Amino acid sequence: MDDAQLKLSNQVCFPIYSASRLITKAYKPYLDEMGITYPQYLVLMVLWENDILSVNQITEKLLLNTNTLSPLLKRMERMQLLQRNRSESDERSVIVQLTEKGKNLKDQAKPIPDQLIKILLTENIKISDVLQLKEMLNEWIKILTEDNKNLE
Amino acid sequence: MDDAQLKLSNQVCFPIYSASRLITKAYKPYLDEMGITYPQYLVLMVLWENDILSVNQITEKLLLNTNTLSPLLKRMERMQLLQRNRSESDERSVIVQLTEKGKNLKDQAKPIPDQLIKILLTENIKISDVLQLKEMLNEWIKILTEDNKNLE
DNA sequence: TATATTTGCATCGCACACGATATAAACGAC
DNA sequence: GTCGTTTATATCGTGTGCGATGCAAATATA
Repeated sequence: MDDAQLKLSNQVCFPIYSASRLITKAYKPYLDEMGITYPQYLVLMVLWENDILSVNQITEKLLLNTNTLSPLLKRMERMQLLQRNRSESDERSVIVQLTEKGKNLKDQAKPIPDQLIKILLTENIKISDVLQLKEMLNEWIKILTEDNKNLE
Repeated sequence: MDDAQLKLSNQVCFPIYSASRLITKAYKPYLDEMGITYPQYLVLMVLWENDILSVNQITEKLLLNTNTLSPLLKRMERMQLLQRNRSESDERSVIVQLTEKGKNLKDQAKPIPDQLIKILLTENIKISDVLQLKEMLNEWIKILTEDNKNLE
């Protein structure tokens, strides 16, 4: 394996790391208007799709652990965006559901994907390229989450 | 713009966010052996390439601000991986250079890119795909960092 | 040359991420 | 049914990221 190939991982992992931070920053002005952060926006999105979810179901959809989500959901409860209640059928589970305030943010958030796409689609980058990139990333996510399961 | 396109940003931004976290996690077992984190590894890499850099030069290479790098570099100084000294020609600048310990980690780090590439290259993902993805991400990084400059 | 502005770095506060650990409820094997 | 194990969530400590702000050195300007 030559030097170029040896450095390939650096050449792609660092751009993913940087792009991730910069894209989160690109969301910020829009999310600031709603008083939320990008991870909180992700939580809202899965709850807009599914009215009621357990904490565990949210961890599976966002690939985040409870030690990240528990405090995050608590903050969102303090902001009155959602409610957390113990499940009656299984006292270990916590059921999360949006408040009216949380539901209403959906309308305000509607233009955001369009704004972001305007930033990310350029003369050099077509929709087909973005779709291909999406496929690759999802393949990697599959590999990397399966790796984790093997370790457990 | 139809619904599919409206959701395109979500379909690509979230995978970038998740892949970034999972890739950092994939580095972890290798970096743990060296007692460093992924951002610290990035700092070491730019210092292995350039023996002496100011804090400002590191911020430009890693696209991180001083409010992130200052504490990070301080931790690395405590770990005796590098030294921080005020520049004599410009007292505002802080010059960063590796200690022997920091330089010696380069050998230990050599196998890491190979290990990562083994994880990321599959039957579905070829080197040419990875290179194309790299180009797209760098294009976005260019756009998103230029956006920032315009705002300032 | 005195003053205003810019530059380079640092500190503070807050919000993630995540490994390690704790705890209570549910489940399983006997 | 009792006890060990698993499951769902939470807490703690550490390390980023980053907006806001502070400060001193360097530079620009009147």
